[in-house]
Amino acid sequence: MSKKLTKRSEDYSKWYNEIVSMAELAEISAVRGCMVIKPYGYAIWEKIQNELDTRFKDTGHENAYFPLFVPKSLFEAEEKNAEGFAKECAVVTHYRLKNDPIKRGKLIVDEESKLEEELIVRPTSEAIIWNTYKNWIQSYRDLPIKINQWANVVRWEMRTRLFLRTAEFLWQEGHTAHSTKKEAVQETKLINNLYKSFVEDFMSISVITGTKSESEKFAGAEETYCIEALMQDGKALQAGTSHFLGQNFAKAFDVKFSNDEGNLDYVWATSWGVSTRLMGALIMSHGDDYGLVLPPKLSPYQVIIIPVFKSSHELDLINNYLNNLKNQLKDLAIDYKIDERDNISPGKKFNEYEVKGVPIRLCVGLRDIENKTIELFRRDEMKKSLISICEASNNISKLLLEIQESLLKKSKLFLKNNTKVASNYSDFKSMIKSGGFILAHWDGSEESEQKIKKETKATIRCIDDSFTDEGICIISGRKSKQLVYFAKAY
RNA sequence: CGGGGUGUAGCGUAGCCCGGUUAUCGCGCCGCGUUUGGGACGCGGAGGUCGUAGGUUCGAAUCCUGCCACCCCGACCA
Repeated sequence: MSKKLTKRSEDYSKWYNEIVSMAELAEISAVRGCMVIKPYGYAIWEKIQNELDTRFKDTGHENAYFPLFVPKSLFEAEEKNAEGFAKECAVVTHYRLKNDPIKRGKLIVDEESKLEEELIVRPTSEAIIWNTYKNWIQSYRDLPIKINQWANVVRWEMRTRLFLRTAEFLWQEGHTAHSTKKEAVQETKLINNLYKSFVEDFMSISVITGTKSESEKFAGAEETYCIEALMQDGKALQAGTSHFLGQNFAKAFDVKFSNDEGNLDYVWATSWGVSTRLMGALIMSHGDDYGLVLPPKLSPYQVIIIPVFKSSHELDLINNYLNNLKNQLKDLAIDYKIDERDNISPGKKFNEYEVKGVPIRLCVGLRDIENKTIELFRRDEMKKSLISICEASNNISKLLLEIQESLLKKSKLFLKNNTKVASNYSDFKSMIKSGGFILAHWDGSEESEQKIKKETKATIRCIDDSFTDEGICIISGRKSKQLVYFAKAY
């Protein structure tokens, strides 16, 4: 017997790991805290990349690439300006190996190759980029600079989880420079909205948006905007952040420009990013007891066709029967794949593509040729139907749109049903046990925030400024300006 | 980084406590045949530094020590 997937309700993290492995998204590598992204998982990531890339370019951004290594001194410049960056990172201290003179076949670090200044493998690229921007910017005419980088970064995380927190991960990081505060703030918000609409339209994941509290925001930022999604186990996942950096980095790296009045001023900055963590959000938002469920827009192929045949002659008949449909799908820009393997039973194939989350499965045999039909299976609802071959392409095209929307609708409903308002602390404590977002009044102090975190493990996920009603802080009893979102988070 | 657990073929595992011929079983893989509309079956076959480095011993997958990695809980998390 092959492996069966653990049910979500039985062991959520086991279920998650099994999907990653059985849907062939990724695997643990032997390298500490790192993962190998397999072709199927990477194909999904590429869809995410391509769509984001298009959206960045449509909003006036360009791609560029900066070094992997950052001299330690550049971090020191940053540290003077804003303390509190996590110090866990990979540090390069030597540049050469040599053969072990004692043990044959072994290599040791050549102590003579010690670097005068250590190089840090970038945990994020603000430092190296601002050090570069310094040389690019003299006048307001050089601004704005709106650059995005697709890259890998490394953070020496103490505890790793596939896709959600790996030592090395892939992401995009945008770094922009502006001549006015207003423009930079606008950019920060624009990107956060871009993330929201991307995640909702493309990934069918509903999110809440807002700003981070002082303790949760990026150490170098004046304001951090974010999108937060809710996973099926009731925990929140930060899916993307967009930071307004003020003039902090410009001051740290001495990036000044002359404005249109001829005065020198520091540049205003933003940075923003989403990562392979979105893959984790995808799995935990839509996955079910049968495996991954992919929204059609980011499925490597939208349709999997499984021919049922006893001989190569029968396969030829089936392929012939499918010719029209294949052309129609091509014309509609619907990606399909036909699984013609003859050493694997159809049942096994059904199962395989269910685990992989392919939105629509078609099954064709001689029976269908006779009746001019085709069997259509819809992954998100696990429902089969028999349709006429003539109407198949039309139906499929409509159904793909419907699945995309239906998944978002489901996600929105889940978010709504799992967002509650707590009017006092004892309600809050009992609500937080079952997970989800909790809206509660908070006095704005770090002290209250820390107390709630310590006692309930819930953190402020984001502050949505559209909530304007005043109230009483659930923990301190002091005045509160508005409700904020709390949740336990990944 | 603290507490707990694990590491045996591509995957999942038995054996370890109590050391002793050729390391167990299932899945997968290869070959042949029969199959194919929901995870096929028969027969034959290949595949192993027992995580790693030391130590104890006549003898180590098994006992001891260090290291590495993974999983769970906690702390941390730009």
